[in-house]
Amino acid sequence: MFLELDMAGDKPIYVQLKEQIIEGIARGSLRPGDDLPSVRALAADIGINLHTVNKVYQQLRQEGYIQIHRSRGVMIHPDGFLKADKTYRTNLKATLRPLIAEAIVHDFSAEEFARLSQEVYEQILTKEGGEDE
Amino acid sequence: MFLELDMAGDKPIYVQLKEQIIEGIARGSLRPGDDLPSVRALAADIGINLHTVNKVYQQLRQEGYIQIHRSRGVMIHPDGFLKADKTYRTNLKATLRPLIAEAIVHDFSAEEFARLSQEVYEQILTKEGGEDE
Amino acid sequence: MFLELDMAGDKPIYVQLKEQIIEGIARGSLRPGDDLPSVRALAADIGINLHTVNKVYQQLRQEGYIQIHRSRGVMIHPDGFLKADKTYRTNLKATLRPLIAEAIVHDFSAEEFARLSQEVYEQILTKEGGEDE
Amino acid sequence: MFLELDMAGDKPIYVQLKEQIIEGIARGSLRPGDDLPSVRALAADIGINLHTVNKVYQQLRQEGYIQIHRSRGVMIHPDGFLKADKTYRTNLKATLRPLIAEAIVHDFSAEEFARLSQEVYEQILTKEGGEDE
DNA sequence: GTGGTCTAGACCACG
DNA sequence: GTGGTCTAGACCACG
Repeated sequence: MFLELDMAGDKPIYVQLKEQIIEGIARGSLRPGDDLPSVRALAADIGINLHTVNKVYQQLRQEGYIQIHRSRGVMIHPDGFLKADKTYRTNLKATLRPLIAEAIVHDFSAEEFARLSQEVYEQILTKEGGEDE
Repeated sequence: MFLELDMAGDKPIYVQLKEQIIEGIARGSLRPGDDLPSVRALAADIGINLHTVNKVYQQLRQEGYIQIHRSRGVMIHPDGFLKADKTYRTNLKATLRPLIAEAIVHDFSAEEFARLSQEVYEQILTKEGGEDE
Repeated sequence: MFLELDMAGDKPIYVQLKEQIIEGIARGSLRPGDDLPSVRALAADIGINLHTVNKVYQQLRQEGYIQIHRSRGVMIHPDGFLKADKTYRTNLKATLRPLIAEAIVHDFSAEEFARLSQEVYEQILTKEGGEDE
Repeated sequence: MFLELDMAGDKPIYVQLKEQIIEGIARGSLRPGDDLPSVRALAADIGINLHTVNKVYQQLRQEGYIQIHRSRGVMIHPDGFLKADKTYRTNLKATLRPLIAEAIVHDFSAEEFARLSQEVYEQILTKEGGEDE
């Protein structure tokens, strides 16, 4: 897989793992219907705790990203895009709010914020590495 | 003050407090040079511990939002806007990355993301209430 | 460990502890990748409060001396030497300035100052005891 | 006078004042036998508390930098250089020790440390401004 | 009166 | 078991 976990950073491992799977879906590396490794296999592969992988899979299932079948294993949800309903939009706005307040104090206009977001969109879709760019 | 903390939620109190002070600066309720309450006064006012407030003040100082005078109290940094340097932009992009990956999977275009950000900008600047709106 | 704290002196405990850990790294007693005791273990070991140790660890982490893994404990930063960038040099010069002004008034030449510094270098690297020696 | 105090910084005002007077002596702006303003006059001049100035003068007197005569006021000690005795050297070494330990971890050799000290010597003696240079 | 430091003790998230 | 967060309460340095 394409996973790279930073065991030292202050972001919890399960959060990193979850984010990277979602980013994999976003950029098309993982496509609707694709198989994911079993909990056990993935945990062994990247050398982390079973509980950690399990927690991630449960959350991804609950949020509609993946399906878990008892016998046939784990796969990316075959329906493709999730729905961007009111709940999603409300949560996103609440999450953005402190970031945008910070941006304002840094004299960052809405246009600049949009431009920077656009850059991130392109980084993800063109599979560019994150962090230090 | 204009503070409203959710003691039950899973967002730490000190993070909420910090975010609300930054938003206060962003929307102009707190202006460069304004006094902030002393650590003890604010703690008593909102019914939390002195150390929690102190932690917030120390972080805000370190990030350039406020100045702390040893025996004359605390004030919003008189220089106004902080600089949006490369470090700031890099961090912001890293923070946005998982949000935007999620957005993509929700079939949210860069334009829609920009429009929603714009709404948040306006909410903050026109002093509209946050979270559940 | 090699720690000896003066609880009575006017130098704060957390400063003493921080300095001694840095000196331990400097003279090679603590090497890149070495484990440090957990916050609680060290606090119990030297008979001080957990928060005091935690403050030291947080500062050391922020300055790049150590890494803190959420549930695997603390270790000396594996990358070895820190970079002596412009910020570091500027801070060091600002710190030295009052010491050197004093030295001048004591008729201490730059050469004598260098010689005395050299002695301290050797004391640290050859593990000689500090303070009153 | 040539004093510039940073009321916001975390260095206590009395320490800043004391350091600047000593630096004034070091670079020859204040010469043996020169008069200093009275406690009252200096406090009024720079807008700080009487106690603060008084504390500084008492410490400077005790360390041999100035003389205080009840009726004839305050003056730089007429004898010129202070003696760099064993006590002075021991204290200086103890003060330098944590700075040099830090320097070692930053891969700073004794020679580089001496060179940087030399720069500070020259800055003081040629009356260059401090802090940001 | 202000922030700085320190203690003692508690519950929680992570893995 | 580890660090993260929070509380309650104390004494001190500074001005």
